[in-house]
Amino acid sequence: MFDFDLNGAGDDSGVNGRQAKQLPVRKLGQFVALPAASQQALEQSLSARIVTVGRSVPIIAAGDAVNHVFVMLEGWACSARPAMEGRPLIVALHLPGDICDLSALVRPQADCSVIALSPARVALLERAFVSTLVEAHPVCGHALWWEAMSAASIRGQWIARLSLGSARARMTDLLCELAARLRAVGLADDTGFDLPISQLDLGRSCGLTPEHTNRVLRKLRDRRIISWEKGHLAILDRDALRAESGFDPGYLNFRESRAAPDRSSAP
Amino acid sequence: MFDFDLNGAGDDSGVNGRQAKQLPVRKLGQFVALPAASQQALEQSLSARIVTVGRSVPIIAAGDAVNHVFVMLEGWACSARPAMEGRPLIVALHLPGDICDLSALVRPQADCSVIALSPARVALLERAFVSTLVEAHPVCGHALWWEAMSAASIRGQWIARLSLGSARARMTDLLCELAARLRAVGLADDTGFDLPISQLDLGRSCGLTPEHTNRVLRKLRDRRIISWEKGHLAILDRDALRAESGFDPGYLNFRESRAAPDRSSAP
DNA sequence: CGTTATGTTGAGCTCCCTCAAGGTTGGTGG
DNA sequence: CCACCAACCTTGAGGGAGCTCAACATAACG
Repeated sequence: MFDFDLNGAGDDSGVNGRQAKQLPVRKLGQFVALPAASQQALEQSLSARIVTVGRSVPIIAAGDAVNHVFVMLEGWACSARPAMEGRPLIVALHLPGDICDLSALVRPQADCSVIALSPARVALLERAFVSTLVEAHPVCGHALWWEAMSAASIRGQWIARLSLGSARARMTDLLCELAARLRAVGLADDTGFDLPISQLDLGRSCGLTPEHTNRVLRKLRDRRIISWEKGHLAILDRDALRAESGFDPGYLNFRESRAAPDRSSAP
Repeated sequence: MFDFDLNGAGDDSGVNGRQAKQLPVRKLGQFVALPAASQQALEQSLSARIVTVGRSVPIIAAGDAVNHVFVMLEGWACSARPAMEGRPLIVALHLPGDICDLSALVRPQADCSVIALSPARVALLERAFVSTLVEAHPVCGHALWWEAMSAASIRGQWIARLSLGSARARMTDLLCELAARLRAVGLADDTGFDLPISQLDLGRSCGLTPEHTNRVLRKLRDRRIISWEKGHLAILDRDALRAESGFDPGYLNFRESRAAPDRSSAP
């Protein structure tokens, strides 16, 4: 059925098998307070089926029949829409702890391809399984709404990012978003984070050509704002990075970034 | 509380007051089969509070506390994100029948402003009211998931639209999307639809400056692909319009653009 | 150790933005 | 009813950011 390796149920292989399964729990815990029992149920349900995929492997192809959602445990993936010309367009990045495509819960076929951008481990959650979980733990259903709305909010920011601004602003804004999202699951700190995808895919995520992506990044490195070696992005000047983009983490709606409500006014 | 006119409960004023309330019902019916009883309950709940707003009036400001969702009955609105420089960026267009921002169901404060782009009539649905409705009619809860996933899918297309393509492709793709969405609620046919917003806002919705928007639209008119007068957009050459953009309505997931209906269960 | 994908750098060009200046429309108040 | 104003629409000229094409360097990978 799958063109990638399928490990047995309850697989705890890979680096930190146990820990990886706590990432989604930790992330949903950013939205709603999850009782220990619900956390445990959630974590257990992630063990049912776990798959390992290599880089560039399509996890779902657009149009495929799907009856499960994917939860990222390790590695990065993207949602991509087929384009008229050239490679598919990236419309979302999925980081460890993210649920890939909640639409699979209601929609019989995928509207996006999901492709691994690095080697990845992914948990499969059957639709019926989710229903059972939510029935037993209604707070999980609430958490899933949060997850869905958070993803929608992120897509909103992607639209805003692409609508306006220079290539430099787009790139720095995206890097700030990634740092904030990874921080929420404990995979980033002020000094940086692991960035296991290619420059090419990072550029595609903010609508830039590979060549220009390179130029933009090189300038950021020359100015000692970031460095990027061996799959690790170091943030050398966090303030400068934010200043370039005007990044405001409010839209991510994590607890730590929901401090004071701002009262910005409309036109 | 509101800086716009608030009509009494059960208001049936405006043009076709009754018919307008059927638009959301008709739209949700595109996703799941709604029993007559659920349809009626839904339509009734839309009558609780109805407000009328003028063009450019902010319905919600980003950061506002919200405990209700808005349902468009007449007129158009947009979700906008504050930008560093210049006017806010449009991240979504809300057409009659749409639910403005489902995130209000879980999130205590709005992450986007919602602004009327034309005179509009909007129904307010209290969060508690929605809970009651969903409890009594679980299929409505399912329909809301569909609505949320449809909105997310549309945002995906917006990202793809902005990522690639010429200004002409962006504009024609957006026009195709609007036609398809309006058609789903019976407000468009092959000949065109009412387009009550300004050229400026239409351009902002696909990341173009007002001047260039004008040039793109003029070219489309010169080539007899569209005409746009008095708030009505006429589609003169539907095939050409689609060919420019490579539009594929699949992502909208309406029944008519889908192969087989499904009977999936909601979380 | 070849092969392929990715990273890097350069030159030229194009599409779209910027700035600028009318023209048109709709609404408001005298 | 008309003058006035504020949006919006329209059109032009010029410049620059980023795309395209092309070549090579480097790293990943069997």
